[in-house]
Amino acid sequence: MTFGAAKLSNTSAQDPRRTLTLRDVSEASGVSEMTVSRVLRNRGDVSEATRERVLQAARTLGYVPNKIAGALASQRVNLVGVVIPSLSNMVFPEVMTGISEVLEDTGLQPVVGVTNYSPDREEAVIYEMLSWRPTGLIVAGLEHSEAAQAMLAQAGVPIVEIMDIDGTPVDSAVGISHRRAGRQMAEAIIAAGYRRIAFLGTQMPNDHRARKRLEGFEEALAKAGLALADREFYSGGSALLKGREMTEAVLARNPDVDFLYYSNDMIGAGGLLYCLEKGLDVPGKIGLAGFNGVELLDGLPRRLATMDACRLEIGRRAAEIIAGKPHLGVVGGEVIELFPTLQPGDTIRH
Amino acid sequence: MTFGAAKLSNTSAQDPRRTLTLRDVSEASGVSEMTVSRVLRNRGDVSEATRERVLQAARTLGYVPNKIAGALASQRVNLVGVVIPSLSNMVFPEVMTGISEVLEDTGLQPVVGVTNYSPDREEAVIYEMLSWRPTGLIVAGLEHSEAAQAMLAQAGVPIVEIMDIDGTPVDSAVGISHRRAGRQMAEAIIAAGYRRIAFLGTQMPNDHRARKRLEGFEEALAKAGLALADREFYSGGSALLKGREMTEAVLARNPDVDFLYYSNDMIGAGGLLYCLEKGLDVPGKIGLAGFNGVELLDGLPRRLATMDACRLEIGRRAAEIIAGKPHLGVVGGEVIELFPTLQPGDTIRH
DNA sequence: GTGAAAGCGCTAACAA
DNA sequence: TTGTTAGCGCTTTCAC
Repeated sequence: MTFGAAKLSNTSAQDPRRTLTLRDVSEASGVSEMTVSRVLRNRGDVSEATRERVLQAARTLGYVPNKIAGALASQRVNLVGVVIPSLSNMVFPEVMTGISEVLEDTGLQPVVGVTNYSPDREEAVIYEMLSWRPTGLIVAGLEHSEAAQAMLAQAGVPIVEIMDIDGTPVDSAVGISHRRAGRQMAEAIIAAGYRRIAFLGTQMPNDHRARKRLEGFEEALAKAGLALADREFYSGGSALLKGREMTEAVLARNPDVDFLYYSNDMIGAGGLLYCLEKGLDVPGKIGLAGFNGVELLDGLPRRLATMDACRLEIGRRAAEIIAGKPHLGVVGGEVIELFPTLQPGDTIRH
Repeated sequence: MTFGAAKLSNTSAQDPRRTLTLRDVSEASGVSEMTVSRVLRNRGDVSEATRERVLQAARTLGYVPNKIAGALASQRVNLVGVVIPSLSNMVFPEVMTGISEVLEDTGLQPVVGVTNYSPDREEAVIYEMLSWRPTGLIVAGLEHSEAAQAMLAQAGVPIVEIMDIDGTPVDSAVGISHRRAGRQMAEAIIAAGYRRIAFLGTQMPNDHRARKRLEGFEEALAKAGLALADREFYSGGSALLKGREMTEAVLARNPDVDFLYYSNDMIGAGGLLYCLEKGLDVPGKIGLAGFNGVELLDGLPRRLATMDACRLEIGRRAAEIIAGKPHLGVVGGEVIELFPTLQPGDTIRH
């Protein structure tokens, strides 16, 4: 079978159901495939006349270019993989917003993969994404399975690990120090005069950022000669409701606790609602603080103390790193540390 | 240049930075590319001995297959596009969970695209997705630009429009009738004896589902000889806070209103918190209801009346349709209507 | 059980 | 400005 014959077997007469190819547009417009390709990509000089003819034909046929073939031929893929643990809490959607904002004008498209805080899922998602040879990869966190670590290191494209900078990135990193964030909150709490402090958080061994915040928090307590008065963990279910339940449990067990430090704003909000309902004196008798600075807090009866995790900015900076590295590949990664601001709100006395 | 020479120019000695190919694994293991490919895909019979050698070589090199080339050659792509308007509210993440659950065991991977309720963005995202020739496409809503509609109809892969069934799908659809949902809520409110009813919602001309709920709601009011006593819209910002503000505005303008119907649970929750703070008699003097059945409501001081939008189930069924259609292509679409349950909670009197 | 050849639909590079 | 040629890295098909 000759080349020509093979190509001929590809005409639209053969199978009306198959998707259109460049060749169909070429035949319909009477212009070579190459020129059609040029028109459709706005590349190179094409006369206005041919340009019009081609666009007309493409539009009439309803042609949608095959990016698979294009990517293989050009060795370029306009995709940026984003690997995150969850969409359910409010934090990652905002990171995505930052990423999308920056990528919007670059022709790059974010592609999201969710790991549910499972290292195995993460490994699988990273493998899957790299197999599409994206322009870059944004991955939440610095902790990965050994195999995942190896794949990232070998990938040959910019990798940006986000959210956290307490550790060693494979390539670039953009985030905050959660250990420091925990420390700062503890210092603020201690400075406000609270002494019998409890921690309430998620039971997620793979949420390394929450873990680091707690470590930093306890570190600062220890430095002041204090230790956690109590700790309570949960997993699954409505965070707001869990916040209530945990708070109730801690206060029942330990009525003289004077501060509740929550690993995130959602359970903190639940705790706050509970305390207000019980008529507790907040922040006089008992103080509360969360983490993330989620928008939701604006609508609560009282402003929960929190720390802004710089989510939007993290997304933006990460995307900028990917978008800004044409094909350098070799350049060493950069580490960008952002600094969250402590928002004392109305639940820490001053 | 001969074919052989061309291939030789591709050896790893050439450029240590380029990503690995099948050929590298072939050379490292001393087995033909074809057999390597078979091993890596678990296809066809391969002797245990060669199998081991190949896997060993692949692992050592850190080879990640190039799916672009694979997809082009096999005309198969294990991707399912999911086009949704937003990640910020709680509704779409749950749909994604349903989709992921079902696709997990099928080898198919969801790829998310976000439109921010913009028809133009939607058109662009659909175009982009189709250009990767996915196995199927899941799109939120039945309303699309003419061009988008045409692309979907031409796509040649199963298309599932989700969330809504009040309209004509391009192919398949899974969702609820928002018009009916609005009607049902109105009927329940009227039956409970409320008469001076206000609507509070988002100002989003492209949120067709919210619009349809309101239409159904007003339709049922009209049938009972009633009309909306007031209406208030917002856009942007913290939904919880907006819910408060809108509620305050409505009550200031119209103190004798006895029911507040919100277009979503988040603003409804804000309104509920406001009413409780003001010491209003809920549900005696004033009733409230939202829409969606979000988990967050579980943690509120009182249960807001709502309607479950069947989000998880919608995601599951949509994914099943895609996963269940091998390559039929031609078969007509199916329409699956789900029926939300009204949860009266504690904010409608009975 | 294994390998060789052909080509998926596009684009880079060069020729005209 | 336009066209021709040679692949991109894999899988299909068929031969051994």
